[in-house]
Amino acid sequence: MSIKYAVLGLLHYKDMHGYQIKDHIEKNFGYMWTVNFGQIYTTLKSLTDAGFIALSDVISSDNGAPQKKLYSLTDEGRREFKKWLKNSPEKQMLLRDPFLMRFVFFGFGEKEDALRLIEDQIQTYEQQLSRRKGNVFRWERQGVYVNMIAELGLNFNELFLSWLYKVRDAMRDTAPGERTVDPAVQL
Amino acid sequence: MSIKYAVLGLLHYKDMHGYQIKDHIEKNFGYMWTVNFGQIYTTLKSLTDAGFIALSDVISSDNGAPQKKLYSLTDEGRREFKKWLKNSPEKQMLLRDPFLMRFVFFGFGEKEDALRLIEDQIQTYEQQLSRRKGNVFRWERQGVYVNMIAELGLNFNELFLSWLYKVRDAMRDTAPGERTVDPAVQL
DNA sequence: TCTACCATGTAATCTGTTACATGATTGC
DNA sequence: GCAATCATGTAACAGATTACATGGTAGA
Repeated sequence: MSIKYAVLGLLHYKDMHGYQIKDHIEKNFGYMWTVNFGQIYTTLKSLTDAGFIALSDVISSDNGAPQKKLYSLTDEGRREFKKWLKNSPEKQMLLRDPFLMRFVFFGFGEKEDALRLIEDQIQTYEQQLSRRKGNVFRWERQGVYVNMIAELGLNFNELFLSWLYKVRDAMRDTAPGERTVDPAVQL
Repeated sequence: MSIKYAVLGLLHYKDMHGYQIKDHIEKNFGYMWTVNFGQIYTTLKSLTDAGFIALSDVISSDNGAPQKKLYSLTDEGRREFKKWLKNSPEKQMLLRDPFLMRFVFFGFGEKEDALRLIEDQIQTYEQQLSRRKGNVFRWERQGVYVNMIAELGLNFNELFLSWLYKVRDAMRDTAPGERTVDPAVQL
C-alpha cells in the first residue's frame, strides 16, 4: 500500500482530517497518485488500528454540520515511516497513460481519429502547464525536496508537450492515404 | 481494464500465446504497464469468453513439454478494439514511482539515506538508458507510432537522469547539518 | 549440476474505483 | 435557487499482485 505512507508523511507537517488529506494529495501530488474518499477513510481506519496514527481532535460545529476528525502521528507511526523512507524503492517508475496506450496502436485505426486525440492531449497539457507555472510561487514556500519535484513535473510537462507538437506536425505532413504502420513488424 | 486492450492490440500483429504476450509487453511497454502471469491468463480467458479472441492453434511437442496456445483476434474483437481506439482516453497520465514518493518526504529523514537512494536511482536509469539506446535499431523496424513513443521514452529517461544529477549535486553542496526542509511549510 | 528461461494455470489477497447515503456552507 | 465545495462513511466491484503448483529445455 503506497497511500499509507503518503498519509504518514503528510501528518509530519501537521494534524489533518480526511478531506484535507485527500485535497492535499490531489492538488500537490495529483500527477503521481490519485486518491478517492473510499481509500482515504479506509486507510485512516487501518492506520489507526495499526497504531500508527491516532484521533487527536474532533471539531464539531454547533449546527449539525459534519465533524472534522483530526488525526496525528503516533511515535510508532513516525518510526514506521522513518524505516520505510530509508528503504530502497520496491519498484521502478511506471507511466500509466490511456492516451499513450492508444498511441502505440494508432497504426491500426484512422489517422483523423488519432489527430483528434492528439489535439485533445495538447489542450489538456497546455492548460496543465500554465496552471503549474502559476503555482510556482506556492512551491517556493515549501521545502527544497518538494520544490525540486515540482521542477521535475514542470520539465516533464514541457517535454511531453513538445513531443506532442512534433508528432502532430509529422502526422499532418503525411498524405491522407499513406500507410503509417509497417505491416511487416517484427515481434 | 487496460491490459485487455493491450492484448487485443498486440494480436493485430500476429497470433500469440500467453507467455509471448507477457514477454512482449514487458520488453516493449514495460515502462507503462507491468504484467504478471496471473493477469495474462485470466485476461486471455475472459477475452475468449467475451468472443473477442479465439484459440487458433495449439502447438504441442512430442515430449510432454508445455503446449503453446495461440490466440487470434475475432471480427468482434477487432471491432471492439477499433471502437476503443478512437475514444478519448478516460484518464490523465499517472506517474507512479515509489522513489519519487519517498523523495517528497526526504526532508523528514537523514540526508545520507537520501543520497544513497538517489545514487541507486542514477545507476538504475543509466543502465536503462544505455539499454534503450542499444535498442534503437529494434524500434526502427517497427511502425512510426511505436518509433515515436520509443523516442519519448528515451527523452524522458534523459530528462529524469539529468534531474537526478542536479539534485544529487545540489544536496552534496549543502553542509551536513544544514536543514533541507522548511519547517514552516504551508499546507 | 544448477540456473535461467520457457510454458500454463489457479487461489488468495491486496488495492483501487465507483456508487451510494447524508447533510451543511459559500458564492453566483 | 442552484452549483460547487466541505465533510464522513460503507458496500460492491474491478483490477493487480503474490504465491502456489507443475514440468521441459538450453547453456554455463
